[in-house]
Amino acid sequence: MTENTKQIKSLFPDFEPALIDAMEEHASFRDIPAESVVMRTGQFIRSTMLVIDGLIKVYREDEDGNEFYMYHLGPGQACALSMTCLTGSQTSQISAKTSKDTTVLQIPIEKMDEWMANYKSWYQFVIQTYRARFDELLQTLDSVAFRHMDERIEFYLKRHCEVEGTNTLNITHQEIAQELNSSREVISRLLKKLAERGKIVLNRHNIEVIDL
Amino acid sequence: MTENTKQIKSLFPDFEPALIDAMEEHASFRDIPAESVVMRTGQFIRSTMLVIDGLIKVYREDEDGNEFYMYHLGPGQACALSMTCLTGSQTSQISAKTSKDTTVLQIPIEKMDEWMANYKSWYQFVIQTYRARFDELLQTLDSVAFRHMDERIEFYLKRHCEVEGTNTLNITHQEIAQELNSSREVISRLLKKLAERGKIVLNRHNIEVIDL
DNA sequence: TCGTTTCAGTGATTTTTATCACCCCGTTTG
DNA sequence: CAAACGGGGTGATAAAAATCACTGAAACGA
Repeated sequence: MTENTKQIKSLFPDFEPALIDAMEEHASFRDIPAESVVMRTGQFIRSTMLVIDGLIKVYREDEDGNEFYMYHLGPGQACALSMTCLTGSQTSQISAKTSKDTTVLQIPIEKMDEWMANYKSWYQFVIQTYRARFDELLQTLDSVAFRHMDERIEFYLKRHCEVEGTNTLNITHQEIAQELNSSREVISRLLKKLAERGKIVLNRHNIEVIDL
Repeated sequence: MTENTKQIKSLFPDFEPALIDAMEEHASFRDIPAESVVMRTGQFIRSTMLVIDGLIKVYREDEDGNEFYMYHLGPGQACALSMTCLTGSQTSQISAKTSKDTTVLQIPIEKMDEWMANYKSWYQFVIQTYRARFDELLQTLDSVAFRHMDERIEFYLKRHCEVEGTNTLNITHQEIAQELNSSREVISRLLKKLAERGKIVLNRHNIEVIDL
């Protein structure tokens, strides 16, 4: 068993052996440095990507270049949108960027249909991925639709801690403002209030989450 | 050929004959009066529904009972979420209500997997449905994330005109406020501004859209 | 080491949105 | 017919968020 096979098996324990064989043959690993844009709105989708290691941030961009954070993809996860392009002629409606150095497994879009039909475990994975992304998007929608900025910041911090597996976030106020489509001053002031209430501790270049 | 078969064929021209036969056998038509709640957050999903005639409004509800409009399902469309419940044990994350008297074709959730595997046209329909709903949700997200209330109202009116196939919307300010999670006064004032700019005409109980 | 840049704090002001209070006007209902 | 009710208009005020202008402190490159 190759090193690659082992890695796939441990991240995707439900994949059947024949599927893993097919992956060995047709999919390719790719290392991507942190902060690389891996997908941009309007770009054609030619392959789907499973995250093996690292972290990918998925966000929406408007015409003026504003960004809006949607969700993260961690190891074992995949982008749902790249799986719904039957023909490969559709363009992406979202943008994505690596948050860390990341390794992905790239699968040519032509294999999608074939594998869906032939490998039950792949079919289940795709359906489950759809649902998971949709649910996450609904969470994001909720926070922006129903909540004020202070609560949205808390939600944002909570999510980031979960996804990065740490309570110390290395992130600037400016970045948060950008991802929530707000302004730095607003974020700074609200973070200060959170700090006053003992929920976080503010340091230069990082935020310690105490209790949210 | 039965009347039902004809109707399915005309709305879903890509469905293969064998699939339509299977539908005749296992799916059932159901008439639902206007303003009925057909799905509620937290409810178990036991069937998926294709809209044959009428209109269904899909929205998100928060803990306090606030609503937030997501999109409409018209004839030939289906809810994506109800298609991703592999086991039938998952609960709905959204709510849905008929906007008009509506006829749906109900498909037992157990048939989903079987048909996905056996009928290519069903598989394609599901994938395409998934993508369409995701895209619409992204549109909704955009407007709330990037736009002010005046633009959001315009977007809301535009969408409603498209989906209802008319330029005269029978809708109260209160309803718009609810669907955009705002308040009646705010909506009234902004609508007035739109009317002053000649984009709409306000009448009691309806809004005529002139140019958006 | 010095200038420059990046990050963050903060006051002042404006814009946007929400909330409150109360109005009028049709329609429905008893 | 009178009262009750729902839809809608509007002023005053408050709260939330955005914008502007400026500050200082750390970090960094030359």
